[in-house]
Amino acid sequence: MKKGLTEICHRFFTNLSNPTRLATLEKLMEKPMSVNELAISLGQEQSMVSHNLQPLLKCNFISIERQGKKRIYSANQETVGALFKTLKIHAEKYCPTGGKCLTGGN
Amino acid sequence: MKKGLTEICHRFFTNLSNPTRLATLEKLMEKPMSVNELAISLGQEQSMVSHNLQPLLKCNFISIERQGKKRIYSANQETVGALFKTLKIHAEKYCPTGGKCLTGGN
DNA sequence: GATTTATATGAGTAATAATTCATATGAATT
DNA sequence: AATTCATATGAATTATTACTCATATAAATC
Repeated sequence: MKKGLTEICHRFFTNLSNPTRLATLEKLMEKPMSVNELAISLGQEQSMVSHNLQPLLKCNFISIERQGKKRIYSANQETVGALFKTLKIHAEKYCPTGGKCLTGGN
Repeated sequence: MKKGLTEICHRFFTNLSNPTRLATLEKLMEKPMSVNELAISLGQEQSMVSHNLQPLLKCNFISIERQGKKRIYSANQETVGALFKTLKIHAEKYCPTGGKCLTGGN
């Protein structure tokens, strides 16, 4: 496959193509949280949340700060905010059903 | 899994998490093209390109216009442009290696 | 320094998505 | 209406990614 933008894009967007990671980003956009807080608030296993935090971290969609035993993750407001905003505008403008075209099997 | 933004996001970003589709969008950002033109310029099979065009079309990342036998696809400049711009800024700002952190296995 | 709490990691399995090949559809031309 | 050109579709295979469970690491507290 091609080099260039495409290749860079690929990991970038692949990172976002997962419900757990997206829900994680959504939560972290509200406020920074520890892994356990995330796990509880997402209703997911700790290990799964942790697994999914790693690629987000590697791509700098999120950052980490240690507080004692806990590790507090924060969203990169700039990037994640911009992406969510683009998505929102797109959904409103190009999805007559208000996003249903993006979710269902139609 | 959660409803809401997360669910809408999922198809949106999953659509972008594929090298062929990304390369397709990159090409179509330059200029509208037929399926065959795309296939040639991407060095991919016609059927593969066609398969990958469908989800992009469904999510309105691209649009289609018939010209005789040909079907000319165009990128949604607004959305795709915004996404690529966000990616570019992110890569420059948060990837010290200029995007390598997004591409390699490090 | 042993224990507890918080998080990360590895390896195996399950689920999902991508690709390929063969073929169908459908418009234009003869 | 038969043929050609352009594209789409279906089904099977392959590849990729997600998830789970068990366990490792690591900091703080006792």
